Amino acid sequence: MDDFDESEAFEGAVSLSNRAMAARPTPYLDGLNPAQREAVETLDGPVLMLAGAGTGKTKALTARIAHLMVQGRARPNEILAVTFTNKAAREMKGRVAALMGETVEGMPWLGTFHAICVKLLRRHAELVGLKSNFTILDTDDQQRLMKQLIVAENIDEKRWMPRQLAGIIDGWKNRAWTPDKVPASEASAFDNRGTELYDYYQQRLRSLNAVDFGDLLLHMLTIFRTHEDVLAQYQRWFRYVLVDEYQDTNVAQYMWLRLLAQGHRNICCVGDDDQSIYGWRGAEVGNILRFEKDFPGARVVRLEQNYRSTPHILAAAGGVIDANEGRLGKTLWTAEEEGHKVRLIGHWDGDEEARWIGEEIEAMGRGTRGVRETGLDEIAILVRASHQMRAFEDRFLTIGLPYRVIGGPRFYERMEIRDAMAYFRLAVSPDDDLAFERVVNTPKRGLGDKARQKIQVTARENGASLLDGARILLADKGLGGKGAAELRVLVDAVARWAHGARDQEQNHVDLAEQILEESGYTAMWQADRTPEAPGRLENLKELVKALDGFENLQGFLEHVALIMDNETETGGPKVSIMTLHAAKGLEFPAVFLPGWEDGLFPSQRSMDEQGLKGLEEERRLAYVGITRAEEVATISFAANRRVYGQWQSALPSRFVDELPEAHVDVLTPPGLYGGGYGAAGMAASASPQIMANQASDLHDRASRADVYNSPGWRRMQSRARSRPVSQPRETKAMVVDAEAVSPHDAGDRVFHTKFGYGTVEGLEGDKLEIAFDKAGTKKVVGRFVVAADEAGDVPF
DNA sequence: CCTCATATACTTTTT
DNA sequence: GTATATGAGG
Repeated sequence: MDDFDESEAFEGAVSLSNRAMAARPTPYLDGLNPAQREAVETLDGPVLMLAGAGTGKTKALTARIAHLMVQGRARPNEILAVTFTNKAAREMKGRVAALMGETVEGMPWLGTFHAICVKLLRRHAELVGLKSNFTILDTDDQQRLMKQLIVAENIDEKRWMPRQLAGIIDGWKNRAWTPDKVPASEASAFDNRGTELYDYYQQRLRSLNAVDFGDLLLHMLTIFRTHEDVLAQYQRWFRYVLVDEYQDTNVAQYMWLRLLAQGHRNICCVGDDDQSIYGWRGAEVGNILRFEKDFPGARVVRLEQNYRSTPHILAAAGGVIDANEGRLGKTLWTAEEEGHKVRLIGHWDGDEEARWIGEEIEAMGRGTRGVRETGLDEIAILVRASHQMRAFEDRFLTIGLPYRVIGGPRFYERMEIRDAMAYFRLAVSPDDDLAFERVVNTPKRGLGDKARQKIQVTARENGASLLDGARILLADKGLGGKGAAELRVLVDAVARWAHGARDQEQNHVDLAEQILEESGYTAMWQADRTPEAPGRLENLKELVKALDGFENLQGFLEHVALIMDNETETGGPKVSIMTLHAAKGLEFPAVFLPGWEDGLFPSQRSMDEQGLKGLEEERRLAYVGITRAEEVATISFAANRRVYGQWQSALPSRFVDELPEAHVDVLTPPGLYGGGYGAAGMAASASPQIMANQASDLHDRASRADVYNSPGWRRMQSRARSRPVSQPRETKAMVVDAEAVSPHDAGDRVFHTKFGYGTVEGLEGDKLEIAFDKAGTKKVVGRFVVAADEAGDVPF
């Protein structure tokens, strides 16, 4: 517990004047531009660093930290530096260490809001009725708790209620509302019982000695507000406060910061209002817009020189974001002069879009795109919603293009990992009722609802934990049959494990293995014949391996509660596929931005629910997307897309119209989109060779395709608007049919995108009966199939 | 108590 | 189109 070492430092704080203040070299200032330098050297008073995308904000932030230390303004442990993600915190730590050399010990107060709050709350837990060893619930635990509450309160209704309630309560916590502070205007929430349930939920958490993520901040806020002495202590201790990604702070975080910085006002917030994309989870752009009012006399420094992207990319991004109102205003510029324009292309449908991008990536890899040879690691596809990834995964799998999906379910969120962790939790703290509940019947022990209810009742009657409740129930012979015997085994096993966990001699990795073995959990997955079972066993092995790096199980659990990331990078270079949200903070030489269609992006839901506010956030998302690109950005849209299994046609995104014409290359030949479907069909069915030749001659095509923003373009849009939904699909089929794809006969070896390789068994009109090697015998429309030996390069 | 069929509903995501 | 939850039936 390094935080308790720190507490000594609190008492023994050395006065700064005693320390040598001799001038020390400041090499970290050398590489800074004037704006960065100003942001670094303005140490006193509030500073707002408005750092546009790619303007070297982390550089400035880390240099500032180094400067504070070198100038003797603060020791490493007197600087509070908050980030949102562990990744950002890690990077900053690494960079500060690099700047300062190895002589400086780590910065204990550089971390995420949550990690820092955990440290603080462990010290002061009793002030909010918790014990300092409280557990931190994640979303899953949280929702199961909600569900219990809802059942207990007899609110049935729809089944997403737990999630909804969790969402509402989270929202309140983000706004720093404790149950008694929830305003009357919110009373209607959850059938007028929202506040009441919130209160129950908090009581329940307290009785479990647990907190959720929102509580970490909220409890600290409560402590600061009710215990002036505690607040004063930290106000004195944290001489300088730095905040990264300030535009993402919610109200609770903002208040927390303001309380801590109130005294000396040495607070430096870094952010970019144009990159605020987390409004939906409570972030308040208002925090950054209001900064100068909140901290009068604040110095505002704008970092506008961009070191990442070409001028065209910056101009295109700028053109889009310009349409937003209420910005603080920044104009990115670069010293670079060369570069590609942002490329824009329309496609027939989502599949064609994926196919085109796949080919484009392959061509880039060969350097045949008028672009330098681009490796797969340098390419990213950024989508608005994760379901869009699927089309790319499907396509890349069939053409054998290596890719990696970033984001998605994280390692520690997987079911098997969470189950295993629950067992570990039980070993470390046998009273952890949530953990007990999770694993009591996993693997199946014949302990169903009834048995679990009995355990619950017994536990409650005796004021004991569930585990003890189970013990009592067994002793009273209140349970019979198979379940009783199994429960006996489990209860005894937990006792054994708990003993092992307390035993200093016992190796915790061995213990973990023993737990998984004796609980029957490993056996459960070994017996499982579903395709994901081997992967899950693999993950369990990974988990046990990860334990190696920790002192004991307790330490590991503590770590995992807050650090939910998953950095298992293996294999060669891969194209990255991720959401726009996940891409924030990253950069790639080549970026593809597919799916720029109204309704998808900007998302219809966002606009419906949030109105103009929602649209502006979507626009910022577009801005974030474009500014991820260093050299080439390619925006695309499709006229037709399958949404929830239903074909839908869509218009190009309004953001497409906002791209400044002068910085855009329109790759779509005249008439491809909306004008004549034939062109699309032809392109789709043309041989790969022809496609590649056509496309590789970008300039030629672009100059011919000067339709962007022309009357024709607009006309195409309005025509697209009136087009019946079903029409395009038929047209495509007709065109492709007319192309007369090579016919297959019985006995032919063929390839199908979805079913793989197979042999034709018979013909039936335009359908083929095919015995697939893997997928069994199926009837398939002939044009969805190609001869097996062509399968490598036919675009399907 | 478990398995299967049916219904229903779907952004974005860190801690 | 898919995941998930609920209900009926084994």
